[in-house]
Amino acid sequence: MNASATIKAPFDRDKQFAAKRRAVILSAASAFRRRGYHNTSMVDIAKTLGLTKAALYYYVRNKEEILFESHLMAYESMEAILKRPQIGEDGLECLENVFREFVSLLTQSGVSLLTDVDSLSGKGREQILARRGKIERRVIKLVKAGQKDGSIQRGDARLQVFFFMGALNWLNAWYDSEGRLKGDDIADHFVKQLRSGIAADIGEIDE
Amino acid sequence: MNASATIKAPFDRDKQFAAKRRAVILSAASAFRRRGYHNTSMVDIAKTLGLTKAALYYYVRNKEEILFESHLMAYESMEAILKRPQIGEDGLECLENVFREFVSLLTQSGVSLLTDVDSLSGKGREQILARRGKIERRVIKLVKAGQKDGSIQRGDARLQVFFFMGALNWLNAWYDSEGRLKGDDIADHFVKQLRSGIAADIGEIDE
DNA sequence: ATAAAATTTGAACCTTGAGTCAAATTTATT
DNA sequence: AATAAATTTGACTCAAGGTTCAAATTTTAT
Repeated sequence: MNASATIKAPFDRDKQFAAKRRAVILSAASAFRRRGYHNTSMVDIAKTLGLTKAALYYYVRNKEEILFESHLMAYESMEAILKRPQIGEDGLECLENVFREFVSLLTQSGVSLLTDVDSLSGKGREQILARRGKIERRVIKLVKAGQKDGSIQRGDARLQVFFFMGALNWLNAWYDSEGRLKGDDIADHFVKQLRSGIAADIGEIDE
Repeated sequence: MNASATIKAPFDRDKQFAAKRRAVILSAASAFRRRGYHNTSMVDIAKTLGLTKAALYYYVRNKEEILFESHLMAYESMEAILKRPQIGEDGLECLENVFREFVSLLTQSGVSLLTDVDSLSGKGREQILARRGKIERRVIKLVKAGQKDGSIQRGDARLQVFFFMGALNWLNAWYDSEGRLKGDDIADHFVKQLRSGIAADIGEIDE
């Protein structure tokens, strides 16, 4: 083995490990999304990966950590979307773009948005709640910006956000990537319904 | 004791029993809604009622039956709402009325709309899924009627319904009857956002 | 080919919480 | 007051599933 391989080797190892760990979490998250955290056993998770239950503990401290990382993965993706420079004309358009990417994230990327925060405990729960709150606040901020620039109806921004974020969360429950509905079609539709639901009254001839 | 009392007595007993059973289920359902089915133990349920775990089994066959009845209770209420003769001008208005009552149901009546169908098994699960499907189809029918009479935008009615039913389901997760938001205000807002989200483009000057 | 490190496993352990039951207690009836 | 019926309980059993760990297996490096 040459020098560069000697140096790369441990790096690759870590990468392999990280990739496998990530696979465990993604696979588990998907099961959690479909069947729920408590209806998915460690054996279930292991089996779908062609492993045995005990092997999971090589990648993960315990089951709760998987749930924690599942949550985190989704929220980090959402934060990444929110952080991207928004290129919309006005607040409404920015919001639309973000929302479209949220929908795509859930329908295309394999990332699962979970709701079971109560199965987390202690510090982990706090952290996840904090993340969720942060995202919520960012989206609310977007809406408020839209209200200010006149593209979004005035009113309780929090309620407006809860309404369409509900649609997003519910999407997780019924969306089936094998189903007849294509992710992009859902995104198109949802964005349109989001838009007309909160767009300012005047000048919205979109169809 | 007179004759009428002799006759009434067992009836009252049954009523008492039914009332207590109902209290068990409502209380448990509320806990399920907030913390989740699996994060709520029979001891938890018993304690909030000032009972002991064993006493619950006098009213209920097992924990799953409580979950089943919780689901059923919500869906029966919703069906009742859907069955009421709709008095709206057009499809959109009918839908608005129904949706308003759905929101009120969840925020005012103590009825909880649960999502954890996967913790049910066998025949019970089928039954609940069937009920949910029935309700879904009825709401879709309402939307299609609205599309036909021109009050609602044409498009995939199922997607339209999923969107705002998502808002309804999500409501359950965050709504807190002790919070600052009053149920009626939420209903008003949600109905408005539902409406503008799907109303036909022309002639909708509502504000 | 051999040694070392990484990965996986079988077999156990352990905790939690659902469910049971005979006995105790409370409530209603005569 | 005595009896019967309804209701509640404490103490127990039991199963499910998460977790541990020493040993086996596989992979990588020399």
